Amino acid sequence: MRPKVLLVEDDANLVELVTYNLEAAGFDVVTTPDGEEALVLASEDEPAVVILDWMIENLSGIEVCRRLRRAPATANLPILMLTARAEEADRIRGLETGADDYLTKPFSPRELVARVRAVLRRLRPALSGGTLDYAGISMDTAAHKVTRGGQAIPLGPTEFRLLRHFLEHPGRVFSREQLLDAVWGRDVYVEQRTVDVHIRRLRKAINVNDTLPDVVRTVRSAGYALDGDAHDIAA
Amino acid sequence: MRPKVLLVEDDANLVELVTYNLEAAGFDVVTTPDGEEALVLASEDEPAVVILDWMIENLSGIEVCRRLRRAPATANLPILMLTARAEEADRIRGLETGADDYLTKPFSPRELVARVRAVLRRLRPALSGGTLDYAGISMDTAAHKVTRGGQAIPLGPTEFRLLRHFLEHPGRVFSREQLLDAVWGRDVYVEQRTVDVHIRRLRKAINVNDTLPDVVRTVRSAGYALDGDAHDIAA
DNA sequence: GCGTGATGTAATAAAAATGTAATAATAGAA
DNA sequence: TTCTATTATTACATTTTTATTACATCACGC
Repeated sequence: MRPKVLLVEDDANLVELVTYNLEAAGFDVVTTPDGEEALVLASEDEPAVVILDWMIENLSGIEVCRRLRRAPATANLPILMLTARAEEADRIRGLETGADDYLTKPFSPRELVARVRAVLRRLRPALSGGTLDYAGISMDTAAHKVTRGGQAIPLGPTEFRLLRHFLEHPGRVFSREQLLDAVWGRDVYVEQRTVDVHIRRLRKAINVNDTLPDVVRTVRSAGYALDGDAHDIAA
Repeated sequence: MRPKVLLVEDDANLVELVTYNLEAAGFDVVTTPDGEEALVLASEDEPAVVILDWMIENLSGIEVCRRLRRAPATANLPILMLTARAEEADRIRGLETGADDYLTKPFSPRELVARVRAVLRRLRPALSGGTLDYAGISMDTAAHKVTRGGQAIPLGPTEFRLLRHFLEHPGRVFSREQLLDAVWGRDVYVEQRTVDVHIRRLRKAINVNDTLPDVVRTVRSAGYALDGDAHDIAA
């Protein structure tokens, strides 16, 4: 799911330029030149971040900023102000009103993208790192949560570590010995067959009691691998 | 409790100017001109934010930034870069390395203060006296009051700090050790199991004697997290 | 000093996870 | 096909981890 950016800007050229760059950087972009409409879009469209021009129609950017902050639904929405006004007093006023960052025109699109990313990295760690994704499986390592196709998957500690290791090296095959080293630890003595049992437990959980296609591939006499198309591929 | 700022800067005049302004704005300031020492101070002194000059002794600011991000203890510390290099490529490099904001010299002290406040407001709302909201729970950090679904929740001091820490990082899992560091303090020696007891007290209070859904998620062999859907999603 | 509430520890109960072994199933080779 | 090596699956005893309670101590306001 690409993070969504709400761009509030009335200069059509700028909208095009910024939209192009943001989309190239992996964002979905929604735009409006109108302050009132921006408030509606902000609460209904649930963007991950708002880029707000100071001079826009109907309501000034700073007023939009203030109202976004005041409404509970959008009080925590990251806001990046955009403006031609370079005076220090304005910058400070913008920041103190509740903007998270402040860019003055002319600005480079690449810097804008970098700043949007910096803001998001702070606020929505899930959107830029901290999660491992592969074959419809998503693992949030900070929250210790796993989903497959959006559905929450409960995992025991060992299964969690096992899956994390696979997700860190998707597609690669690991022998039981390698898995014991990586997941259990180098100096732990357990039977190699124990790996089979935990693979079974992981499969059961992540395939939701075998109702979904298996994503763990057994490689006979070699080991196991995580594989999006586990059983379409003949080895 | 005044939030602490770590200022890493080797220009003595600038140090004086910035320190004066930050202290006037209600911050405690710790300074060093040395990159290596900055790393030590960052992990031991627990500043709320780091202001980092690009050109400093021993290690470049950007290298310090990178190392801070890499170390788990400081990975989430807000960083504001400070530099004479105004080139776009540098700004982007700074932001992509993990800086949260970027100011070019010459800058106005007032803008610096405003940016520090903006960063803190986002990352540590509790430090700038706001309210924290998550999953129906609302904490007024200034008034030391907590409500859940509008109902007042009485909390002891430790439970309050514990909940505040969770609210500052909703959803994230913390080990008992991390909680002891963050909530009790780094130099306090108490048993890890003591955390369990306070979690129990927090649960009892915030779930109103177990009449409301639990919002504290136990993550076996990992720790605890605050979680709006605590028991639909285990991991 | 006295009462009140908060705090940390220890003991015990409860729950969950783990490793092993036994047995069934399967793939691949001869 | 038949045999054999390898993996799958299940059940279960044990261990590990967490929950809960009780209690002694401490700090603070009155």
